[in-house]
Amino acid sequence: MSRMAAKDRREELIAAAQRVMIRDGVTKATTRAIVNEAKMPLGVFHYCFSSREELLQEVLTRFTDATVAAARKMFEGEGDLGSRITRSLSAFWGTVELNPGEHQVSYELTHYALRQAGFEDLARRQYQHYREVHEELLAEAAEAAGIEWAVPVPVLARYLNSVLDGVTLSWLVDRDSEHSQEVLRLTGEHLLTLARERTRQAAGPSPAAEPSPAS
Amino acid sequence: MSRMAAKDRREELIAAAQRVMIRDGVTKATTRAIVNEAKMPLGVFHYCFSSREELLQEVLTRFTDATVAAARKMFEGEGDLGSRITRSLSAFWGTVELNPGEHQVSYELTHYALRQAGFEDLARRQYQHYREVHEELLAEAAEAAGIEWAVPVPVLARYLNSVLDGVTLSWLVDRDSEHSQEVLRLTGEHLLTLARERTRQAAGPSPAAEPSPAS
DNA sequence: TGTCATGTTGGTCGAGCGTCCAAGACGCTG
DNA sequence: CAGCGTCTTGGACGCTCGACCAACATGACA
Repeated sequence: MSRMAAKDRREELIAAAQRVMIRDGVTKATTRAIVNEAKMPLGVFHYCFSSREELLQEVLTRFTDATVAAARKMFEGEGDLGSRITRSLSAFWGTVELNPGEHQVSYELTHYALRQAGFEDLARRQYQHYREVHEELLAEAAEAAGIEWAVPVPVLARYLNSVLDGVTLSWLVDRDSEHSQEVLRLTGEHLLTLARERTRQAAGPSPAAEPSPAS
Repeated sequence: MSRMAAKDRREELIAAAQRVMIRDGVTKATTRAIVNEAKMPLGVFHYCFSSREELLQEVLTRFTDATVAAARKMFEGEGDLGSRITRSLSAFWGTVELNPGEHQVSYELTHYALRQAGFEDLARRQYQHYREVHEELLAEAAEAAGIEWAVPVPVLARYLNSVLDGVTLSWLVDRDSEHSQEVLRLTGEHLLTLARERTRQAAGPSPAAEPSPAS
């Protein structure tokens, strides 16, 4: 095989591993399946990676980074709060229906990480990143619309993240697009009801702790 | 080892498999690990099960049945709509914090089933059962409170199921009980806002005894 | 008591796995 | 040209896995 820098081969192996995982699942992504996908001899693997776990670690962080970047892009654009929310949820759902395998692999990697000693932090960071992005986007949307949220942003971010996760998982199982999108619409409307006029105060450190927000 | 009917041994092996899965994960539940947990010689396994997959299939349906039964029990009891919802969500959350391993295994089994040829239907049935229970409970609660839901019950059931799934998954990763319960509280309040007076039409035997149940 | 279905046991087989390595091939530099 | 770091390769090791089987033990029933 033509000579290639180890660093480049790493990238190709990572990409090949992602393809195998999406097609056949994380557990089927063996060293042999990966090098076979990349059309390389087996020996290459441990010349580029010290272990299979190192490769998986790399794949997991790539997935997280890509998801985070995609999420940020989804929220770009103008409009009032309602249309922003609707557009973002639609954009998210578009990626799910277009790339179901990637989302499925994301779940599999999470559960893999939860069981693998030394990988728990990776799973934690993954979800922390997701929630941070949601927090940013919620804060940014509130800022642009001149409102504030009736619920602490960290809670709202976790809520949003949970709904998206849950709806995606359900859809991966039964592929009921219509009902899934209805749920997202319902969630979007719910978020809108949680926007209220901004109270007079600087955007400084908010004391939080609201006793009884709704009704 | 003392003589025992094959049927009884099956049950013990299933129970042992569940214990191994909860402790070490689905992938670690090998035939050897299972018989070891059950303190039986290896040969027993294929005398009681034709294959490892047959055992897993059995475990998955047991998990689903147990979860469905537990969910039904959570919704028993009296009270107005608000307290019923709050109590049910609290009860659900109790099971999550008390038996995190079982919920984790449930996810792992779902993803396993999604990848295993011939198991897709099992995963589909699993989620369909969950949603059916949620539908029943929502309908029953509406009936008892004399209200109707502003959103079609199948959509609401999927929404509820998704939130519970998502919150549980997030919690399994970062164990943030406080925020998770806040999300459930928020969801409960959301559900309450979706209850409205029943419109005059054949909704069954009792025609709206209580006009305005929740606050 | 002898028969036979039923249950028990330890060992074994072939496949697949992650990992490792010796031997060679390449291509830049002096 | 020789030297040397970098890359390539096929094969091999040790292990675990699901599955299988021949031989034996048990106990109900005739």
